[in-house]
Amino acid sequence: MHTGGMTTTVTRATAPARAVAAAGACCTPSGAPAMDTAQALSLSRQFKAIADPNRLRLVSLISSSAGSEACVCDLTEPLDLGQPTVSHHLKVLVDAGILHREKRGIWAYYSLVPGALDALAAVLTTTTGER
Amino acid sequence: MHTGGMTTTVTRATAPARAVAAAGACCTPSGAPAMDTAQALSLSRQFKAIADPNRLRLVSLISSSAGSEACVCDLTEPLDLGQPTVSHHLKVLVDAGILHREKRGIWAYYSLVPGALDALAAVLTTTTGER
DNA sequence: GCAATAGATCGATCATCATCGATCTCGAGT
DNA sequence: ACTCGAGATCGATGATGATCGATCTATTGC
Repeated sequence: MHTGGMTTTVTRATAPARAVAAAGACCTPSGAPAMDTAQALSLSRQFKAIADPNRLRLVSLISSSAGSEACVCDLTEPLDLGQPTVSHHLKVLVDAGILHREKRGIWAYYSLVPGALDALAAVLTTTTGER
Repeated sequence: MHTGGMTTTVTRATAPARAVAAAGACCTPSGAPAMDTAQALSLSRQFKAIADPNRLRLVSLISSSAGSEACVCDLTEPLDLGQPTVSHHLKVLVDAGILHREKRGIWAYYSLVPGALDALAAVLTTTTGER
């Protein structure tokens, strides 16, 4: 709360330069519902998953691999990270629903979950375009 | 390096189930350049900016405001955060090039930078779609 | 000039995270 | 059964980040 709550006698309705209704604050009080807390938290989890340079490169490496899949041994060297670290990053991406893990024999193959990144991209474009 | 380096006598070329060339590792050695470190770091900075539930709500609140802009006093209450915290989050979004700050009189108005989120979204869809 | 207010900045604190070495598990070949 | 290698899991640690209270700055009105 800025002051002690809008005390009917709007003290700062004189300056705003823009047309402000008597009961309003400096601009718009609260129009559309926008985004609720739960939705924001869920989305932030997915964005956090890709908001890491090494994980971005992991996703890029996997998507540019033959068949859009790659095993851990191919991802450790180009990232210049230890095997446990790469394994950790991959787990984060799998937990976020961005990558899919499939173990074939000794090797673990990772691939992109088909619509995952597109869904995230849609959130951004929707936020921008829609009013 | 998985073993002691590919010692010409490929020790694990017997199992992979998939056709593996003699000189190759378990799957594909290194095909496309994918994404370099600098690019990944730059993108991760922008993704980090929106990878926070409160900042996601801030962007959503601003884009759903009249004229797609809002001042700090309108953003503090719906987020249930202190004024310094909201100011900090807004600064993070401005530094990431996602929001634009304009001070008019006493109030500071924040608005979306036109193509910022679309550019981020394009990265995701490009990564997914392209091979 | 002075008081009041919007908002930014400053430190401090607590939580989350990225990375690593060591260890554990599981499948394959001998 | 034994061995070996791929990769996951387990603490530990150092770094980054979110939040807040207190303070500072700048602008408006008196």
